[in-house]
Amino acid sequence: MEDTVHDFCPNGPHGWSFAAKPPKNARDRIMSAASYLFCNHGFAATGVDTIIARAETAKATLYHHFSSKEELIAAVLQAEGETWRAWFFGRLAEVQGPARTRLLAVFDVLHEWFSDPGFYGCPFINAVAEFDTGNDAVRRAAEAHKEHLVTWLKAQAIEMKAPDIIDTARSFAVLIDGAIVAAQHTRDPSFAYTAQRMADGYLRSIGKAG
Amino acid sequence: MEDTVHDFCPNGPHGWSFAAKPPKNARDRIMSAASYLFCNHGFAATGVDTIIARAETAKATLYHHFSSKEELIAAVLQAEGETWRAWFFGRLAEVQGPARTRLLAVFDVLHEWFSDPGFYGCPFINAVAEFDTGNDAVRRAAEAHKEHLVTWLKAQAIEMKAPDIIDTARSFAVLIDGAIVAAQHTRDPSFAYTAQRMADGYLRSIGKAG
DNA sequence: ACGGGACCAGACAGAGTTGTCTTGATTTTT
DNA sequence: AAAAATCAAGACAACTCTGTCTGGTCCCGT
Repeated sequence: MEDTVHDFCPNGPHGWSFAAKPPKNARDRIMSAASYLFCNHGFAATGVDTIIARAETAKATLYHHFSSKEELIAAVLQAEGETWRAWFFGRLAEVQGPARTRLLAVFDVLHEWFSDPGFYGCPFINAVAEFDTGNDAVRRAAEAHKEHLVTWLKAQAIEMKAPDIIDTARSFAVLIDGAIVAAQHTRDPSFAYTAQRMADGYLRSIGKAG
Repeated sequence: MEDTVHDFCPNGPHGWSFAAKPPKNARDRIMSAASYLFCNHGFAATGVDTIIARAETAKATLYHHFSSKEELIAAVLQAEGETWRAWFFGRLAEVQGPARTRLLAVFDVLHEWFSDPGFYGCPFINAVAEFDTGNDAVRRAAEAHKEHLVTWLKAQAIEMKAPDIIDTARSFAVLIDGAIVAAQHTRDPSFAYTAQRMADGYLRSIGKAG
């Protein structure tokens, strides 16, 4: 329950990286505090009072920028998703080599993510787990996020002329989700490599051995 | 948000199956109602008033059986885990053949689970996602549950003389978690078979081809 | 210098939260 | 049949929650 700040992420920007240095304007401070608290303590469990205390601002300011807590949640999820994807796909864009190499590098990047001391799992997986039935906005946000990922996976599959594009994307999606959850629960980043070995085996099995 | 009762599960007992027929004693009614509400609407989002309304009992009765909401959550998770494992391992025990066949049958059983209209994901994954930091009791319950699963996986790996027992168990754990999350998010049970194909590929790759 | 926007501090209302307690009714056990 | 456990209904206290509102401060562009 320690509220020690590890708002700095050496590996890449996801969530708490908002506040590598405390942002000056109130809106960003609120976003940063809300991201941290929502992701670490849950959405329902985090009250606006806690958020404004951490953001060192006033309640009026929060409701000046966001019409409701629900809207703040939506904004946080959106920002979190954008930041994460920019970091994730940015890392992958640096990878030299064919699509196959890039697909396997996914799990190196995941390992980097899992190794961050502030790693709390995927915000979208956690949000859907918390709201599930009901809150459609959250579910749609999660779907949109996953859609980005699947699109990228399909593009790689197409580039490497995989025999079944959709099956390849779905298989990788399962491996990625599984690695995230396993790493979150056990706090053991090496599940990224467990998934990577299976991904390698899958790619070999579809006849694209390196 | 429909509170229509599908408290009956044709496939197997997990969670709401508590109340295939409304239990007579109040304690079981409370457990059944709490299981359903916690799993479908979240733990924090479900108040005790909602629980007693669904259980058709009184608040005093709830607090007579459980000293606090937290204790009720723990009891629900424990019962949910026991019921699910009894069903899951029971199904697997029916499978004829060697360990390899049983390991692959895992995903047939998962598919059965995912196909239930009331499927809401794994209660432990959802609970850890909601509480994460903080609540150690929940985290320990999830660890214990996963430990049961891993133990079973290791036993199969040993029986089939897999070269690396731990890697086999970890790989299957990733596939199972990934399939659960993917199926929960997309409401598409067939992710069980996506995972199954990867499991089959993994088993082939370690030289235990059928 | 002055007007306006962004901001802080905190009181406040109304609803909802957990948990206690009282008062009986019903069922089970002895 | 008597005693004991279980249960229902609901009032109640103490607290927290979201969201509104007032009052005042700072800063920035013109």
